[in-house]
Amino acid sequence: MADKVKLLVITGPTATGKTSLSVGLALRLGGEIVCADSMQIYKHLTVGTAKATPDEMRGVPHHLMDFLEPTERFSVADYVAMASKCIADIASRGRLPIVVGGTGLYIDSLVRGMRFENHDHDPALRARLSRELAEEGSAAMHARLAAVDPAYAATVHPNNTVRVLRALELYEQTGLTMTEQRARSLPAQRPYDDAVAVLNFSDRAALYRRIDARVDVMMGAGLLDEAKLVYDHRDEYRTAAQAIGYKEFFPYFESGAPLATCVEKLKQASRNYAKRQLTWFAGMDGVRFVEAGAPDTAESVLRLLEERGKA
RNA sequence: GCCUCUGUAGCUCAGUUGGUAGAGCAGGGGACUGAAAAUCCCCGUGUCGGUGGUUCGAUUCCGCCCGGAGGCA
Repeated sequence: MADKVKLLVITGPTATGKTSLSVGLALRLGGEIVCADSMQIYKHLTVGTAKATPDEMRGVPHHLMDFLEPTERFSVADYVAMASKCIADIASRGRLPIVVGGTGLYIDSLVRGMRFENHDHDPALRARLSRELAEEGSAAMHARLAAVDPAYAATVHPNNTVRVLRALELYEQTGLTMTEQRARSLPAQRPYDDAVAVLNFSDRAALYRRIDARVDVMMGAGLLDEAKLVYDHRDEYRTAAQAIGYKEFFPYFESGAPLATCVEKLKQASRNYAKRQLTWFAGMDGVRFVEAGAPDTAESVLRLLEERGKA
């Protein structure tokens, strides 16, 4: 325990004030920020991803943000590898690493020290599996998975073709079943001396109001231009093209759908997303929910940091 | 004023040749191990506008009333 790196994690659904809180705490604690957001890693996606502006950063170094071209592929495995290195580096300089972002998979994997098999992405294999899915149907693919890994297949619904295909892909590529990969992926102990704060508005309606209001602010900040950029590159910007804040405007560019309708859809999608995020964080071990936007939000997080490990 | 259409779940609507009703969306809950802002699963009782009547029984048929949309040589 004593030699573990001390780590503060600030997460929570979208629009709960993670950015300003984290910068404030970084200044107080001598910290640096490590982004844990699957979209903020990309360049050119700025307004729509609510990336911290240079002003908002107030001189605090932000890592793993705005460093990848949207044409590049990125995965959780990449994230854990890069973030681990980044955290070690920050700590080695005597500063406090503060992981900030809303991507549950990234944070959960990082904090639990998840280990991934060493293999490269194989586009041909994935394409072949997709083709087979189109030809044989989801039930057949699920049956194939059940044949090699009945335990995992039992936990994945046949309609969830993304998971079914990934499990088949893993098996064909490495010979490992998902069940085996999962069994060997977790170390006995958490790698960090961590404190995880989940910011949230306990009043769900208040959260949704904040989200709606922030979409309006983004529109004023040039979201539409950014969406146009993503739309124009939608085939190369694989991940960005499915990000909330861009895809909702595609009907506008494509067929002149009313802008107001797209904005409503965007707000809707953001609210739905926030709920999914909450489900993820609620299911994580060793996290504490902290009321967002309260006078004592920062103090609560600091207290949590002091008490870390005992939650 | 007259005529036609219409009033069913928070919203948009379906439906019951009379046996008290169901989809999508919203909302709620959940899953998540290399696409994760993605992907997927579960959850539907509501004075069927009101009121009289016909009927064993009406949300369904009839009358009247109220609300909405359209039409009027």
